[in-house]
Amino acid sequence: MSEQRRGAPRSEAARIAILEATARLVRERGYEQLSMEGVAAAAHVGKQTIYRWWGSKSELVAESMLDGFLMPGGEEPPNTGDLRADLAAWLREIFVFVESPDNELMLRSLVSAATVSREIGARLHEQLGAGSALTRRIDDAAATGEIRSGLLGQDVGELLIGAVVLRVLTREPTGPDLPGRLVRSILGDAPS
Amino acid sequence: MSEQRRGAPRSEAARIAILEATARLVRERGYEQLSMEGVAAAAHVGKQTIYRWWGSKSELVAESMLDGFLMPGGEEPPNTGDLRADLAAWLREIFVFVESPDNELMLRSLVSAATVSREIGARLHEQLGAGSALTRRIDDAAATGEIRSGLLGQDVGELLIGAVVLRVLTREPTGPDLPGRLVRSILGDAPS
Amino acid sequence: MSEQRRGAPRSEAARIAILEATARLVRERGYEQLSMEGVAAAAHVGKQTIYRWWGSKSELVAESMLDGFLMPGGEEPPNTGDLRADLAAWLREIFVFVESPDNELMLRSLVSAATVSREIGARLHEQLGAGSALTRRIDDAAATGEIRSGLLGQDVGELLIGAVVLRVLTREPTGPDLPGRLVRSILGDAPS
Amino acid sequence: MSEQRRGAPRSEAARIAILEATARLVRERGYEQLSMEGVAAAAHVGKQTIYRWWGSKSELVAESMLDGFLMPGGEEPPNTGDLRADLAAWLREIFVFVESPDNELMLRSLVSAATVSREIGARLHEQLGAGSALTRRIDDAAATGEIRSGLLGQDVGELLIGAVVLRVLTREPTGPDLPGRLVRSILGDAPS
DNA sequence: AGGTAAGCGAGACGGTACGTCAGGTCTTAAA
DNA sequence: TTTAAGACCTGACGTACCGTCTCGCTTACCT
Repeated sequence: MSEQRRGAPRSEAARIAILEATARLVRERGYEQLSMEGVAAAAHVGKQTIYRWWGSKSELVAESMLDGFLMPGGEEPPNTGDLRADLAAWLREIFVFVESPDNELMLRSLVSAATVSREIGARLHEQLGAGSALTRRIDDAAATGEIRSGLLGQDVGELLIGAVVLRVLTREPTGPDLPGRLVRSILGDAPS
Repeated sequence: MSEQRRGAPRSEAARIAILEATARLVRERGYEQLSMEGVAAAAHVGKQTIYRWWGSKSELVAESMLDGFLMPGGEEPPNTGDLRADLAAWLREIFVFVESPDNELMLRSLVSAATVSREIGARLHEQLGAGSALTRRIDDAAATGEIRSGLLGQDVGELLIGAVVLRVLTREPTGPDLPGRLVRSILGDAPS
Repeated sequence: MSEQRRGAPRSEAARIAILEATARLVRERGYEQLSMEGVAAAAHVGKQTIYRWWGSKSELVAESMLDGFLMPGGEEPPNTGDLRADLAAWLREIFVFVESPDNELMLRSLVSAATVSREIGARLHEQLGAGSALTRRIDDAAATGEIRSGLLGQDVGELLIGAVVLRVLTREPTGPDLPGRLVRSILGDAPS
Repeated sequence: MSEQRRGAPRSEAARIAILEATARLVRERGYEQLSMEGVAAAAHVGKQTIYRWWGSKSELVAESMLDGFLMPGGEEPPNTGDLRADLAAWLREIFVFVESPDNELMLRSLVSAATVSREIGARLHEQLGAGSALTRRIDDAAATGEIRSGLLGQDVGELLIGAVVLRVLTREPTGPDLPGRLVRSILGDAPS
């Protein structure tokens, strides 16, 4: 027989209030400045209610991220048939997002959180897009011969996303032609 | 005319003790768990002596890193004449270093510190090798036609180092052929 | 016309389990360290079941005491015909009880509880014996001329019990002749 | 040589602010409702500054009491030459003080504190007057034959103070003739 | 027999306070 | 004037209980 649960069930309202407050505070103040007390106060919740369900700040941030409270879903690259152009456009969009002062703090917070929690690391990876769509798009192009064979979508994705993460960390401005250069650095020029 | 200083000069012994203690504690406990009180105690130094010369934890860690207390100098890639092999060997060495449990904590600490301090970000970048040797090595190869023209050493370096940083964050195991795959993903196979 | 009750009646088993757990925990840990959660857990009872019937810790302790779970009934003084000897013997017995390390904590707990709850104060008074037997015994002796007239049993009882309570608070050791001295301080020596 | 002290010395201002805040809060809210956080806030002091010098609430209250922040010094009984009248007057004054609603809470707090801390118990004893003046006054009277010999000032003092403490606990009103009755219960009527 | 109240064990909830750790500033005496 | 020591105020930590509030169940009276 199933373990009989007793007592009041978990409050969904509290759960959501906590995750939302977490997301808001990470965006506003950053991961390091996020305090459990601050979250509890902002969510009008007792501290114990947080600690009952999440063991640490990093777990909390991880779930807030997973549930989409913290980051918009990983954007898929467009598909116009021209992979080089599509990847460059996608990268450009990401760099714009990354370099916006509104998102700077949040992104560095996520990286910081990833250094603390293995789970966040994995999540960050997926969320940034290496997960599926990007990988598939590249593998398809390799299959149709649009790009040279032997390229794995996963490897290419990792190189590109790595470059993005590196920019988040070094805070160096990117310049408008970087996306194109990076893509061409890997895929070469389009065959004429 | 010279600015005449009076009183006791800055104690070099204290300065070094502080930087060494910082490096040791970052390695042992990680950036987040590093406390200024802990550094002061470990270095047998008053807290004020730290705050007099460094304004924050991140400044302290940055200087500790810069002075070579925290990280071994960025390894230069070997030069056997075969760029692809050299880069792969260099990457392999880095991945071994990165995946060693002894260095894991320290590396994540550095990334974490970089999210806090712009200065550390820049330094981390240089230290990882994008600085000079790697870039030059690739540019030379492009000039001699060993690899296709149009590749900038800086871009290639950024892609490779980005992949390394990403692995530090995601903590996924690399596998022995990853370095080769990454290098070939960018440079393609050697011309026959 | 009788107030007809519906629903399940109060559980006697729960009531007794709660009072016994309360008594045990007061003895073991003292009034201050007694927690409602502790009582609920020890009695295998929901917290609400306690709060349904008792409004506060002090009420709970008061009833536990009244029902004899907490204190042995107030001892009556013996009656050998010699009031002075009887009172001294009775006091001696009480001092032994009071100074026993087993009872120390519980007695101080009762005093502490009395400071919180008027009801416990009254109960403690009765329980210590001022209630009836002691008073009557002294009044009888005054009536028969064994002791000087004008003495009220109640006043004498209060003086003696006050001395006991004072010892509970000050924790000073009593010495074997204190009971006799206190009794003689009030009643004087027996007429020859 | 003497252990050389270094670092800033203890702040007298903080010490006094803490003891005064403690005294005020005990008077206003009672011992049970006194919180260390409340004291820290009222004294504009960090909690650690309290915990650095006092280990617990009871220690803090004890010192506040000892330093006279909490209770007025034990009143000495008057000396008109008539011991019975003097003691009765002194008791009457004490009962007035004890039964004043302004002091009720504070006195029960002291008793409560005494149940927690042996030190406070001893202090309460002295402070209530058993210490010296009362004892001496009675002993003198016994020496001059004003009262029957064989009476120890200490015993008589304990009986009287015990009666006072008992009243504090039971909260029963005293009535105007109680002081006289208690004194006569011990000392008998004055010889004509 | 079915409906309707309670009572029950369990436990989640919003809170308050705990006692500790660390942050960054200030104050000493010694060097 | 710098140093080691360390007291100070502040703020956050993670825990223990408070008293209230659901839950799903059981018990017993009342149609």
